[in-house]
This record gives sequence, C-alpha cells and structure tokens, in this order.
Amino acid sequence: MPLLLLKDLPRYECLIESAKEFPDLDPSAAEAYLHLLRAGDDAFSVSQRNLDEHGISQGRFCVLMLLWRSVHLPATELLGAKSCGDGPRTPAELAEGANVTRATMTGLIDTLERDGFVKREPDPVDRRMMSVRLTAKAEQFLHDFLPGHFRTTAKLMSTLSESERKTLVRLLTKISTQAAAMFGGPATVPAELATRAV
Amino acid sequence: MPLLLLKDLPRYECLIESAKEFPDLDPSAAEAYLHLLRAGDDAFSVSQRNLDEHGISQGRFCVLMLLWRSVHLPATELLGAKSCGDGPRTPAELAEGANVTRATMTGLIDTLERDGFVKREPDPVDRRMMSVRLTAKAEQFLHDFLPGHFRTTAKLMSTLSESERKTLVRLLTKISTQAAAMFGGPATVPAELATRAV
DNA sequence: CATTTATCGTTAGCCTCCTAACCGTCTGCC
DNA sequence: GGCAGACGGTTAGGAGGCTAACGATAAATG
Repeated sequence: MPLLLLKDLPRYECLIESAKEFPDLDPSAAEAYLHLLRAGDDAFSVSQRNLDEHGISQGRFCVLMLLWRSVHLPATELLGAKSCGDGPRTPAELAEGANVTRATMTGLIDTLERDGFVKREPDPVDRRMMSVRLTAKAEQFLHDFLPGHFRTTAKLMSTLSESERKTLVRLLTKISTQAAAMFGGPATVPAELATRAV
Repeated sequence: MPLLLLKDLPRYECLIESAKEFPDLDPSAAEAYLHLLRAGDDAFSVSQRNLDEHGISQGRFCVLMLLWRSVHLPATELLGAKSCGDGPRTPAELAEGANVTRATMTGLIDTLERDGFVKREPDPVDRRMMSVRLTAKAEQFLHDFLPGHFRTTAKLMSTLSESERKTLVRLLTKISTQAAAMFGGPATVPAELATRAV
C-alpha cells in the first residue's frame, strides 16, 4: 500500500451534507477525486502484490523497465526519454525517468547491483558518469515475470470495454494535464484564480 | 510523491509493438492501467503540496478527517465506519479506517499528540483501549485548511463536466471492484488463465 | 474459578523514500 | 593555462510505511 488512504469513501449524500458547512466543497469533484485515489491505490496494490511474490519492489521494477525500454526499443521510439542512444543509461537519466531523486536512484541501483540485476560501468568519456546496464539475469527475470504482470493488468481492466477504456484514458489525461498546470502554478490557490484559470 | 512511477508513459504504438513480443500484453488495458496510476499520482501530488504548505502529512490529515467525520457526522450517516457512537474513536478503529496497521497508527497519533492536534484518554470501561479526540487546535486547523483543500480538488476536476465525472466514477468503481475481487483471489495467476492466454 | 485464547496499544527493527551536503569532474570565461 | 561555477554520483540523516513481537487486559472455555 503506497499511500495512506481512507478505506471507506464517504457517500455522496454525506458530501452534499458537508457542502452546506463548506461552500467550497464541490460534491461531484470531491467524489471523483476520492474515487480516483482509491482506484489508483487499488490498481497499484494488485500489481504490488505480483511484484512482492517475485521479491522485487515497485521502485526496482521501474528501473528495470526503464533499462529494458532503452535496450528493446532503441531506434523505433524514444518514449519521451532524452537519451536518443541505445544501450545503458546513467543514474541521472534513470532518476529523471522514474521521477525520483538521484540519491534514491543510487540506493535502488545499489540493491539491484547487489542482487545481480544490473551492472555499473564507468563512462569512458565523462569520468563523472556511470553507465547502468541490465545483466542477463535481469533479462531472464523480465522474460519470466512480464507475461504474468501483463495478464494481471489485462484482468484488472477486463471489466471495461474497449470504448470504456478509451473514455477512461481520455478523462484521466484531462486530469493529469490539469494537475500539471496547477503544479507549475501558484503555491496557494487564491479565490480569484479558480475563475481565471483554465 | 507517494510512489515511484514512470514520468513519461509509453506511447500506444510502443505498447502494440511490445505486444508482438509479449502476447499477454493487452495494449489498451496496459494503457488504461498506466494512465490510472499516473493520474492518481498527479492528483495525489497536488493535494500533497497543499498539505505540505500547512506542515501536515497525508497520513496525519487522514487521521484528522476520520476523527472529524466521527464528530461532525455522528448520527446522520455512519460512512461505513463500524463505530456507531459519536465522539472519539480508538486507535484500532482509526487504523482500520485509514488502511494502515495499528503500529503505524500509534506513530501517527504520537506525532499528532505531540503537536497538540489530538489527545489520548484511557477508556474507563476497557482498560486496554484508548480514546483519541480532536483538540480545539485541530478543529481550528481543519476549519482554516479545508476550504482551500476543497477548492484545490474542485479546480483539479474543473476540466470535467458533471456527466464526465459521473462516467469517471462509474469506471473507477468498476476497477476497484475488480481489484478487490483479484486481491481476495488466488495469489499466483492460475494455470487456466495462463494456458488460455498462451 | 482457572486457564486458554483473542484483542489493544506499543515497541523494535527493517525498507524505501526524501533533503542537504559532499567530492570529483567537466565547462566556460579570463 | 587557471579558476569559478555547473553537474554527476554518493553519503548521511530523517520521516513514514511495514512486520513481528511484546505486556496488559478482556473474553471464552473447561
């Protein structure tokens, strides 16, 4: 469980009730917000469980996937990664791609290297840099693990039709975009911004 | 940031490409899954930022809300809580409601009590139990904080129409339900699924 | 009534994330 | 060439989760 979250969401009538006390409370917005966090946490927990059984954490899996991407999809697509080249990548790039600090990435690579999944190699050109590369063991692990992971994902979404999935992705993308706009924006949200902004 | 997550999601064409190598990969399911985690994380980060500015963590906020709920909505709705009574609640109930272990709740209450937001009182009947109660300081804090929090939530969802919000909640509920079913189910992906997929 | 079992809150120790600071290296400017 | 600043990776220390175990108390069972 990644984030502390209410187990039982409040009912919609309760939100309406609370809105009488707090005029700023938008019941349908709050409902959507809470369900989003709830569903995201549920989906995460399901995949987390899959990972736990294989003794690998979400963070480590993320690093492996980033490295795997850079190996298996080098020329076809860049996937938004800055590195155009194929092959290994640096800790800083991995930290950027995984949305963690460089310090955190150091720790992740430490344990991955200790367990034989990756190998550090000094960059021959820039002696500040390291290159991180997947080992054969990691390739084998992913080859064994990924099919089950994909099946879990497919099963999780099996309750949604193709058109529902498209709709969901469209709505979620809207939210992510809005969140990005808000995150870059002002720290505190003054009242006048609520109307001015998008 | 609660969970380590890919910053840039793979493009849909890449998922289709990868599906050639992994027949178990359902591109639209994977896309929906990744967007769900991404959007959930984004929404969480926005509210997290709000909390950070007030020097309170997500976990502590969760506890305060649970206690506040039990005070302000005692008779009208039970909100799924087991406790039917009004007023204070026990650490075990709070842990249940916040989806954390009792040990974690002990730590949260420790810091909340240290900062003067809650107060522990021994239960006069059952001497194993403690009662946790909001202080006046916490009531004041929530009164000051919640309106901004609700405005942030409303702004985050402002890109969605009422009908879109309803649709989103419906789809997310489906996913949560499916996740619950999978979580209670078998640990490893059963053979019937594996054989069927391959 | 005595003993076993279950429950409550807490403690101890681990893991993973974070921030802040550090050292070595590269780069730009004089 | 030499030096200030930027950048890459690491280290140290803190916060917040977790599990496993503990004493104290209540409840169930003989």
